Amino acid sequence: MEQTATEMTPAEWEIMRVIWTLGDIGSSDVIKVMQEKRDWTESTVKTLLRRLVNKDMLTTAQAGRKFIYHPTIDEKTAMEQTSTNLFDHLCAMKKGVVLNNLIAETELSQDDIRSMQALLETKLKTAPKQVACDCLGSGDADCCGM
Amino acid sequence: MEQTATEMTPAEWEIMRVIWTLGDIGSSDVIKVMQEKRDWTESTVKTLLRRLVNKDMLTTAQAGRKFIYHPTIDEKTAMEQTSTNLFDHLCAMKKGVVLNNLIAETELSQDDIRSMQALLETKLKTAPKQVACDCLGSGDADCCGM
DNA sequence: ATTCGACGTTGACATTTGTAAACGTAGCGG
DNA sequence: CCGCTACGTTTACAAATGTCAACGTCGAAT
Repeated sequence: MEQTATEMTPAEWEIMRVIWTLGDIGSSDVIKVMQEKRDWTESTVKTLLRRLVNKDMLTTAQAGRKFIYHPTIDEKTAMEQTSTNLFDHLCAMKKGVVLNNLIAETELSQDDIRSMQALLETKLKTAPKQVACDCLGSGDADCCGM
Repeated sequence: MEQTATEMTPAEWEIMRVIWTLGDIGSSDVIKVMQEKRDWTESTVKTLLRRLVNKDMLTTAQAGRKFIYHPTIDEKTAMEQTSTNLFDHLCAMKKGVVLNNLIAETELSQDDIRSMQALLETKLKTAPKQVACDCLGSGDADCCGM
């Protein structure tokens, strides 16, 4: 039973980010951070932690009388699952443009860029002239008014 | 008052995709398509259309006794808003890796790829060695266990 | 041992979302 | 002219989400 990050709500994501960043951590610390960051009450954070445990996104380890929360999925994987999931619901024909847009507005390191360049070099060799639209089940190629 | 695609729910997105693809269209056609595609009832589709109109994502034009629905935002813009919104909530340091992943699994046309290559070429000139993590407000650079 | 506080547990409640039935009405076909 | 039908409008309702307050309890400090 793989847990998928796609079932996390936005509020839950914020909690996860804190835990991913700070590493295994007790509820009180999460609460502290969240109160500064979003000024949620203690209760709110506790509820979200509980729901994340129910969704198997976090496991708890008893440490004396408290819990230490531990992510069951790492941040990169979660991010990839979520972004992939989003793209899966976009018009295939327009994904390229959207990706271009993302690349343009995202700050990237030199290494990131070089990876992409290498990857694109390879992909270009087998790339189609055009990607067909898949908006409707029917493979109606030029349905979209691009 | 700009409408933002980010407030559309998944179900509403599906309706929008149909309308974007088929162009201005009456409810009966949307219903027909959705019944094949997702086997929603007539009522369900009508509810979603109404909600989209309330959210100003669609406008209606009276055509005799029916309505013709017209998107107030185009698909590409909506897709860009949504993907950008997602990325805005990811760890800055890891966005590059996630983007690489997306590029790898997305089918791209030759033109898409060439655009990216040109863009990356330019970005590389001013790219930083490394992108700092922004998970917590504090600019704690190497918080993430990458 | 008594009390106070830090923790986890329960219960709550307003909204939003997914899904849909029922209702009202203006034309169309007969 | 009349009922049927295609459309839009209302109402419904369970589940998911965002937000909290109140409660019970184990330990630590006094």
